[in-house]
Amino acid sequence: MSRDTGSFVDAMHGGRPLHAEVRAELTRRIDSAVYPTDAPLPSASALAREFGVSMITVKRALKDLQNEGLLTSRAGLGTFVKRPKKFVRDYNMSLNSMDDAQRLGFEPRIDLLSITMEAPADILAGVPDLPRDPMHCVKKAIYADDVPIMYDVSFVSADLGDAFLQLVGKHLIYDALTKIGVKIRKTELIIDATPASPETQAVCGVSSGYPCLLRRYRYETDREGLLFFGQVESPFDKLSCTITMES
Amino acid sequence: MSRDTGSFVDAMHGGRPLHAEVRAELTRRIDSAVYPTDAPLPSASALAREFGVSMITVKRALKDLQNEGLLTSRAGLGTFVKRPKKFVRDYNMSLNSMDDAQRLGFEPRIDLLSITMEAPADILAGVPDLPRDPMHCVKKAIYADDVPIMYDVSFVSADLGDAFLQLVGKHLIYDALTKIGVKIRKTELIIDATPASPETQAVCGVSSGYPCLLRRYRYETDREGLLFFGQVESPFDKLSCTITMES
DNA sequence: GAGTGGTCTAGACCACCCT
DNA sequence: GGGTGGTCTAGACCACTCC
Repeated sequence: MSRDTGSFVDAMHGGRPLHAEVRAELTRRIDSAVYPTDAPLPSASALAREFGVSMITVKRALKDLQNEGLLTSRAGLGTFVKRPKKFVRDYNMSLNSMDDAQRLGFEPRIDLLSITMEAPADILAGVPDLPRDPMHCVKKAIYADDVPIMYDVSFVSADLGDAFLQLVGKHLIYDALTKIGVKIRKTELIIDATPASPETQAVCGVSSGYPCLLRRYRYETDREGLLFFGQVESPFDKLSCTITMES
Repeated sequence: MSRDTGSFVDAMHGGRPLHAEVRAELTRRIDSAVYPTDAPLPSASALAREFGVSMITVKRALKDLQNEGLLTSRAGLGTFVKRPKKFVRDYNMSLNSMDDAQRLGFEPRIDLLSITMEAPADILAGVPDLPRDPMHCVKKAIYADDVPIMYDVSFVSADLGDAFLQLVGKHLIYDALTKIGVKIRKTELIIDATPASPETQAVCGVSSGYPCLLRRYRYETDREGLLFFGQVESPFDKLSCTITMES
């Protein structure tokens, strides 16, 4: 035991909450690799004994560290130090001829979740001026090295047939368009943070409130009447994006 | 009481956790304005009585809803429905001659927190290839309509004197540069989500784990050797940013 | 079967806010 | 003083995983 029980109790009385003290000590141990990456932490009850606090306080600290992206827990298995592995979405290259694998720095695997007719206004909450009539809606999960990193919902304005929708469902949009010889003329992005939606929670295995990067997009193409819009959500520790502007 | 006690207990036994049921019902009431904006919710003990669950379960649901940005609580006062008010940072205009008030759609008020010498590598965690030698570091809080919306840390490469650092501390960087006749030649951005840092928690009054938008920036100027870099953090419900690309 | 994390409860103390 | 949310505790049951 690296700190005696008394220090934690004393700390509570004069300052930060107990669970914050426990969290700080656990953070220190993770940063200094006392608990190495992918290794299981001692159990909650063992930590409670060690720190001289109740198990609930330890669990509160562990839960906060999960939301900070340092830990992940599985019932019946244990609590583990997360391996930090982050991908970058580079928008500077999004309009040139490189394929997505190169652009993203990894080979994505895409799971088509559904192709349905939905009213955008019902799905993309909080976005003003959306169509209230049903459109083709493609939902997919994107993986990198078998780790889920994006949950994507996209709407297609024109009916190019089921084969094209399947293509959209199995590729990133830029690739799908390239395959049918369509170019993107204009890209509008709104970038935002958000707590994980229920769908992202399910796809990416994160809990309610987990910080995620949200990108709402709108692609205009060089084919009359064909445009895409939608949104894609990524856990904060899985993806970031870069943009460069020169003047 | 809009649902009888039994329905919650039954729901627990056959599916979602109890606190998720409570959260869903509270969300419904907030969305349908049963609990209007800025109005206090019934107390945790009253809700516990109403739903027939323990107070801890209600508190767990309330805490989750705080992290989702729907509620805010103050000890001794109550729990309130948050007024949604969000600002947009438009990067498309960042290089033209409009002043920041117009660009942002609001008149910012800026609190200078500190001007110090710091090693960037010590402050901007997780960024590779940062100088390990101390540089001028300006920390500030930015408010819109008296609501804190950004916590900014910036480093200045050259020593232009204390008056200039004060200028940086009291204005957004673009404005500070304009005032001394310097133009930005190149802007590099990394946009990311993150749980609130301790500093952002303090400045913006959000709790640990609150989803925030993180923008790391690097500005090159037309004055030799003068560049800025740093990062700015905003609670997810206070700011988003937009970018448009044409090709 | 033993250990794990996830959940739930009852009961308690504190600091804070209002009147 | 009385109410509020924030915190902490002891104790319990469950589903899950591993042996």
